[in-house]
Amino acid sequence: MRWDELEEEPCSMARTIGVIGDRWTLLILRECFLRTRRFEGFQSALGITRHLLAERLKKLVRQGVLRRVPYQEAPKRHEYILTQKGLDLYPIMMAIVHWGDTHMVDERGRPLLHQHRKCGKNFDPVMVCSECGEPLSAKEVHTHPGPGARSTPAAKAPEKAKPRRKAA
Amino acid sequence: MRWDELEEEPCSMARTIGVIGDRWTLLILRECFLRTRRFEGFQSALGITRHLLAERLKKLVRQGVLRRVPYQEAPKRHEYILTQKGLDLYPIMMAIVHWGDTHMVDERGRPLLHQHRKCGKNFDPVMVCSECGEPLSAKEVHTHPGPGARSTPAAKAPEKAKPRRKAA
DNA sequence: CCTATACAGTTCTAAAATCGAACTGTCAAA
DNA sequence: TTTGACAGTTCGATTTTAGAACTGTATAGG
Repeated sequence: MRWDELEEEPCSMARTIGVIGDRWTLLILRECFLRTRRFEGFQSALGITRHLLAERLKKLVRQGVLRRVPYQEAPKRHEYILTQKGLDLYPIMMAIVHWGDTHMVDERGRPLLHQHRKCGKNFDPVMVCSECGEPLSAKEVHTHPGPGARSTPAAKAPEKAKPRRKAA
Repeated sequence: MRWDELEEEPCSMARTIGVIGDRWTLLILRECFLRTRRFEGFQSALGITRHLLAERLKKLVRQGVLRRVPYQEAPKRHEYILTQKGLDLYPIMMAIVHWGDTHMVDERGRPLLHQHRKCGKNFDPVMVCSECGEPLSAKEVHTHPGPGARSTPAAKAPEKAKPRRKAA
């Protein structure tokens, strides 16, 4: 399976993973949310190779997650700014951070605290049901096929037979 | 930067990425939440190579995200079950799915709908502030260093000078 | 007894991605 | 004229991943 195949799977998760599902992309996005905007900023904050950074930024721009905005002429230079589509990744970032805060901290505690401007308090992100407002957990959720699902269940992976021996 | 270095960074996001931040791991976890438990199940659902699948499962077990539970003696066989730590990844999964539902669907609509058992309705996951219950967005959140932050700001990446020329 | 199948891996080689370091090009400041 | 900042590009070496076959245990069938 290649990266670009992921984006065509009938699964919102696979498609999203096709866009942001790798280590460097996620770290680049972290920097974006921490207000990094420029090539050198990303590079020195992350220690990513310049080659990969250029590639990942290009991809994020192509996907509409970042916008490449000129900030100076001569020499032409650009900043990378989160689009609305990019800003909408915020819940994913927060969910990732929160899991780390819960399960991956050492004895010293959290590296970063989050304060909600509206209420002024340090908070944790909580995921709730849009309909009733109750917090969600895996066991309380039932999934079923939507309109974009594959029509036949047998179509799951029929393109190719894959015999492990000599195919008789 | 190697994988295992990520887990020691003073950043909950980096640490989490060290555990789940790759394509196959995320897809394996998707299958876990869809109730897949066995090696062959993962392999045929995902088309991942058996080699990588074995490796990723081992890593997830080592990290405490999955538990390897025997389900038959002779020959010994095991199932891979989400631990509580693994179940706690649910908000991340839902956030990823929801972003895909919002930004990556084609004209046919969502591949999968989610129904909340408690209220019976199809829902979207919404991320709210644990303190005031309001929905969160990036601009309303202020971050500041917590107890586990690096003490000196200059410690960001001082271990090694990295001259791009001959270091004069 | 012999063969086929299910399952859960392991092993191997070729192909692809990443790393690390240097190089390019433009412009400003010293 | 030289140096440095910035935003990349290029290239050889290393690491990961893909793809396919192989191993080992056990059951079922003939």
